[in-house]
Amino acid sequence: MKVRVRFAPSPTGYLHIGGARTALFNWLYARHTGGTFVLRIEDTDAARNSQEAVDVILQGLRWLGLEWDEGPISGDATGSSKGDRGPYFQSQRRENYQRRVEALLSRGLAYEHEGAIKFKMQREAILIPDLVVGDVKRELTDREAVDPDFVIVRSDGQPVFHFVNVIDDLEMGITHVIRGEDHLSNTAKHIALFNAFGVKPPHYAHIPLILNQDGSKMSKRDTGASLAHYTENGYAPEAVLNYLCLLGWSPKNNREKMAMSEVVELFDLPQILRHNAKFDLEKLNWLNGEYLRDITDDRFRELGVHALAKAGVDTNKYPVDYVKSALDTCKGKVKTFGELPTYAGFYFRDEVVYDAEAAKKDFVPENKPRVAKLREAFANLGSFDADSVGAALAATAKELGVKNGVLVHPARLACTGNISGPSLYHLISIIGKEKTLHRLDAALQRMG
RNA sequence: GACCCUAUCGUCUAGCGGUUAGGACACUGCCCUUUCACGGCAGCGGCUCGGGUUCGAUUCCCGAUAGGGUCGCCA
Repeated sequence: MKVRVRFAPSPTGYLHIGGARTALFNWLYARHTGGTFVLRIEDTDAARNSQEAVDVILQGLRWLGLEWDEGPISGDATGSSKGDRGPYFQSQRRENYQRRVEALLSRGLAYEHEGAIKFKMQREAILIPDLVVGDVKRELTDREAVDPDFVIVRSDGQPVFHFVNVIDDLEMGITHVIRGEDHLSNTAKHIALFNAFGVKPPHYAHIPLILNQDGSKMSKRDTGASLAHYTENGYAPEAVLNYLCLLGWSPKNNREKMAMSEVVELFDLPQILRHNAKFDLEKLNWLNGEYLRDITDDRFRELGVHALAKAGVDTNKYPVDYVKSALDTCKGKVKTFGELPTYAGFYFRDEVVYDAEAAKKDFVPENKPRVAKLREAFANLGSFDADSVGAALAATAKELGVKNGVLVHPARLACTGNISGPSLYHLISIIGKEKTLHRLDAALQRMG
């Protein structure tokens, strides 16, 4: 039987990072088994539904590269879709639910109660076979012991999640339900529903949750909980995806950075971890840096310009070649594009903003004659390429009887305002002689 | 309150009865170097506790504790 999995988010206006990982695991399993990855939108809660909210999910998945084989093409619930088991929006599947409710009603498996319709739940414990957790025997809670039946259709006629979710999985032929562990306890209800329809329940695989660094649940207000945080702060999708793979799953051979094709090959349900994982932004940043080092120069420039623009740094005022060269000196240096405005801002500003502490240390009278000498050397330079600049600095240092670093530090501070940054020789060569001399002069003035 | 899941360095993890408990991020030191980053080397740091089972438990069982989840006319 061909594997059919699904990611069934509800359009809440953002894509939770945990949801993104659930989608990823489903996608991986589909690709690993040659199965089908279905995207279904659970928009039963009309109150907080909008096409924009659906688009957020669609865009997020596309950004990650998690293409679905069946599902909506746009956020329009009435729009077209791909796949022959649609509609893929629950809001368009009302008749199905209605028919199923009636079937239950007519067979006495459900009954009306205060305007709502309740499902007659069995009173015994239910065994939940789970591919990740193992067999789980779900006993009734004290409340359920009093009344195990649950509402499947509200008094306003709206069917509830537990019901529509099962009906859709059933009708869409879903073979494996891979979802967050927060659904584990309720799976008993789902299994009972499948049984009521005389259908064998799908295989279940409940994956652990992603928690905050302090162990609390990641909620919308936590920074980093939304995928948008990564799309907007210049992360590379492949890095985010790679990091997500490593939360709750392991290739078991000490690999960290791996291509998706490799993960697809290795990924399987039984080896998914059973305990929750805390989200470690530092490690994601590291991985992102690894990917940023490998992406093409063009892509780096593209993302870099975007990140700078977002920070209010308009690169359009500068020649294309200048921007290109400037960004090239940053590649392999920054871990995330969020660092770029600070790292490379000096390229795109007239005034240099000095790091106060460094200025105190480097802009001292003792350095004045040295920097003055360096300025002179630069001024006399015919060719202003990086090699010439470096040679001039080295020659000056030698003449002065000091190590290169003695000149490098104040020069860097003068030209960039920072104590670290791109290769000094290259950056000086890029901003050009005029600006360099100007900045050295400004620094000289501050040395007393 | 009841039910369910979980428990290896700070974090992500390898381990599946006998290991000097391995790797990665972070952190510290050194080397390389025009700064930083990268890279290289070294270091710091862990099996929640208590009972069993066993010749022997991080590993198996039970309990406790802790964390997470669920018990809705939310999804």
